Amino acid sequence: MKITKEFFNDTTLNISKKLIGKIITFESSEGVIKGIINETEAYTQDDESSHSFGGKRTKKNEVMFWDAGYLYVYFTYGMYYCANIVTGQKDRAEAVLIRSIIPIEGEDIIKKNRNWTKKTLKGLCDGPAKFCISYGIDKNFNGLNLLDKNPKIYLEDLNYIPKKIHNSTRIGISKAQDLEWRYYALEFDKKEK
DNA sequence: TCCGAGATTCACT
DNA sequence: GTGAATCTCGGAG
Repeated sequence: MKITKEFFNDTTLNISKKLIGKIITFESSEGVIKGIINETEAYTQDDESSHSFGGKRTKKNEVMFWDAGYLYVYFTYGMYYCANIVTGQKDRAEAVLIRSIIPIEGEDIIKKNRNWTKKTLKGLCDGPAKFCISYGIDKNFNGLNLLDKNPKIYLEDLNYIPKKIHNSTRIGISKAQDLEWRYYALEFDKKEK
């Protein structure tokens, strides 16, 4: 079942936790890709390490000020893209960074996008930039609405329940490093309906 | 297996 | 001009 706008009617921190175990689906021209989200990070407007800290609105973080359910893609380190899901209510520039997924469908497409030749899937999608490459996400995806009627990319709930959600400090940032706003899960149960 | 350096484009100051 | 929510690869252990 598809995730609706009500899902985002919550705090950014809660949404970060709730996103663990949800499915992100992308209907590309090559075929459908599905993956379980197993790692996220929360970024709020009051967070020094967020692009939207202090409510400062720029061309780059514009999308973070939009309604919940939009995709915020930014470019970093000269080579990589990272994808966030905007969660803030109106005029709250908050988002959740997708750090890692577990592929469950379209592995061939992912491998092709990643130019992957190894037999094992280990290390295929365990990082925000790897996730973007896997799905073929680039800056053209910035500002897409996941809640559209017929989106190319959207969220689903396929009843994957994380056995345990861990939390820890965030990665790759230079400010507010003490905040434990990174959430991840190692194992999932599939709930039968 | 683990660690450290290099890569390289964009937006803001 | 500078620094960034990172990844990959090479070399050492």
